[in-house]
Amino acid sequence: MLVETSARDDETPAPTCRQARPENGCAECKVRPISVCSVLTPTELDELETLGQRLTLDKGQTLFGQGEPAGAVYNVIDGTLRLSRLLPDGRRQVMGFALPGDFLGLALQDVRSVSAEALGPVRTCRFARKDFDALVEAKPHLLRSLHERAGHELALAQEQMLLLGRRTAEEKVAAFLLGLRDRYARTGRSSVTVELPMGRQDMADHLGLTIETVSRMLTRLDRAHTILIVPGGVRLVDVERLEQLAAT
Amino acid sequence: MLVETSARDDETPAPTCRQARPENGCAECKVRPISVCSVLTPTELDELETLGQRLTLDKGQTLFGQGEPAGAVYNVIDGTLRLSRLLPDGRRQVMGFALPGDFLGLALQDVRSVSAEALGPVRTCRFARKDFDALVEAKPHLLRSLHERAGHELALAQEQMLLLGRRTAEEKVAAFLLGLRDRYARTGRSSVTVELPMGRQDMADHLGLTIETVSRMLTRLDRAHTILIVPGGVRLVDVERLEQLAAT
DNA sequence: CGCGCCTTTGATGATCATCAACACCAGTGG
DNA sequence: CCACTGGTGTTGATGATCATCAAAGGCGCG
Repeated sequence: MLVETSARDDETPAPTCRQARPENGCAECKVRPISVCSVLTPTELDELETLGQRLTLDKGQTLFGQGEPAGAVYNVIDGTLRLSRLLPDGRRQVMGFALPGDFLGLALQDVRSVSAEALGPVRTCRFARKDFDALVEAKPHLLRSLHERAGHELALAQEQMLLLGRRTAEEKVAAFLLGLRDRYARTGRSSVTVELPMGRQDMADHLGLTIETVSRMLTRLDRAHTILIVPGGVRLVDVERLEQLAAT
Repeated sequence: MLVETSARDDETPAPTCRQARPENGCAECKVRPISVCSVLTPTELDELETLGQRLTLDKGQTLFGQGEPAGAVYNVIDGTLRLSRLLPDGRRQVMGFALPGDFLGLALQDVRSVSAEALGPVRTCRFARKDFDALVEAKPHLLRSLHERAGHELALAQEQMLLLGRRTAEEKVAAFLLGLRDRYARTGRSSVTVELPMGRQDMADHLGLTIETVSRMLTRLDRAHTILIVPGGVRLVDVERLEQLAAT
C-alpha cells in the first residue's frame, strides 16, 4: 500500500538515515521487474540511475512524516514500512504497509498525508521530486505506469474501507492475513507461512481494532486450527475457512 | 468520490437510460471548469465533443454495476450518484458519492469494482473507453490531470479509512456533514445549509453505522443546536463544534 | 538475573447493533 | 375527501461485540 502524497521543493534529508550510492546499478535491481522502473527502457534506466540515491533505514526510523513537504519519492527495495495517520488526540490509523517493489509518492502531491516508518531494516531508492517530475513530464509511459499503480491503490483502499466499515473483528483479521499472503505471492515470496513484520498494535490500528481484540482473534483462529501462530508470523492451515470468513 | 474502475471493450448500453446529443456544446458545459475537461484547449474540446454522449438517469437507475466490464467513462454533469460495493451476504459499503464535475472511471481498469446508482435525476457525459483511451494516449496533459484527480481520490479514501477505523458514531456524522459541505463549496454551491440527496441508509452504509445510529446522532446534534435538521438536508448551526468533533 | 517491551488472558463495561413499534409523507384508489 | 399502503425516518428497549482496565506471561538483552 503506497497511498502517498508528494513534494514540491527539495527535501530536508530524512532525519537519521545513512546514504550510499547503490552498490550495483538499476539493471541488477532486485525489485526492478515489479517496480515502476519495469516500464523503462535500458537507456531510460541509465538516466534514472544518475538520479537515484540509495537510502537505508533501521527499525523504527521515519522515512517521512505526516504534514511534511514531500521533497522526494521512493522505491522500496527491501523491508517493510508502516504508512499511518495520526488524529490530534493520538488515535492512529495505519493506512497500509509498503513492501519491496512499492512506490511511495504516487499521488505526486506536495505535502505528506501519512507518515512512513520502517518496521525493520529498509532499503529504498530515493529520487528528488524535482528530478522525478521532470522525468515523468518527459516520459508519458512512466506517468501511465504511475497512474495504473494509483488505480490499484484506489482498489486496495476501497477494499480496506469495506473491511473497516462492514466486517467483524474475526473477518478483519482473516481478510488481513489473506491479503498479506496475496501481496507476498505477487512479489514472488509465495508460502503458506505469512510473515508478520508488524506488531499487534500495528495490525490493530490497520484494522480499526484494539491490540487485545487482534490478539484474541488470532488465538481464536489458532485454537480452531484455522491458522497456526509461529514466531514472526502465522501459518495458514485452513485457507478455505479463512476465505469463507473474509468473503469478498 | 469517484473511486472507480474502467473498461476495455464496448459497453452494453446502461439498462434503462435515455440518450441524447448534448443540447449545447462542451464550450458551454456547466461543469467544464471543474471537470477533467478544464485542461483541454478549445481545439481539443471540439475533438472531445464528437466523442461524448449525453446520458440521463432517473432516481434509482444504475449507471453501472459492480463486476461489469467497464466499457465507458463518465463526467457527472448534474445530480448525485452513490458508489457502493456489496458483500455476498448483502452487507453494503458506500464508497462515496459522485457530484457534478466528478469523473467516473479514473482508474482506467477493466472491471467495475463498485456500482454507481442515481440518487435523483442525473445527467452525465459518456465516453466509450476505446475513444477515451486513445485521447489519453494522445494527450499526456489529460493523463496528468486524471492522475492528479486519482491522487485526490486517494487522499479522500485515506480520510474515509481514518473515519471508519478510528472515529465514534457522532464524529463520523459530524465529519461527513463537513466533508459534504466542503465538496459543495469547491463546486461553487457554498452555503450553511447542506443538502443531503442520499437517504439515512446510504449515510449509514457510508459511515459504517446502522440507519438507527445515524438517525440518533443527527437528532442528538440537532438537540444540542449543533445542526438543524431541515427538509432535504441540514443547516450547520455550530460549525466550530462540528469541526471539534470531526477534528482531523 | 532482572528489566523493558510486547503479547496474551481475564473481568467488566460502553458503544453501537438489533429488534420492535410508531410517526410521517406521498401516492393511490375507493 | 379520506382511508390505505409502502417507503423512510425516528424513538425506545435490549443485547452483543468489542473496548477498556488490569495483570500476568514470554522473550530478548544488558
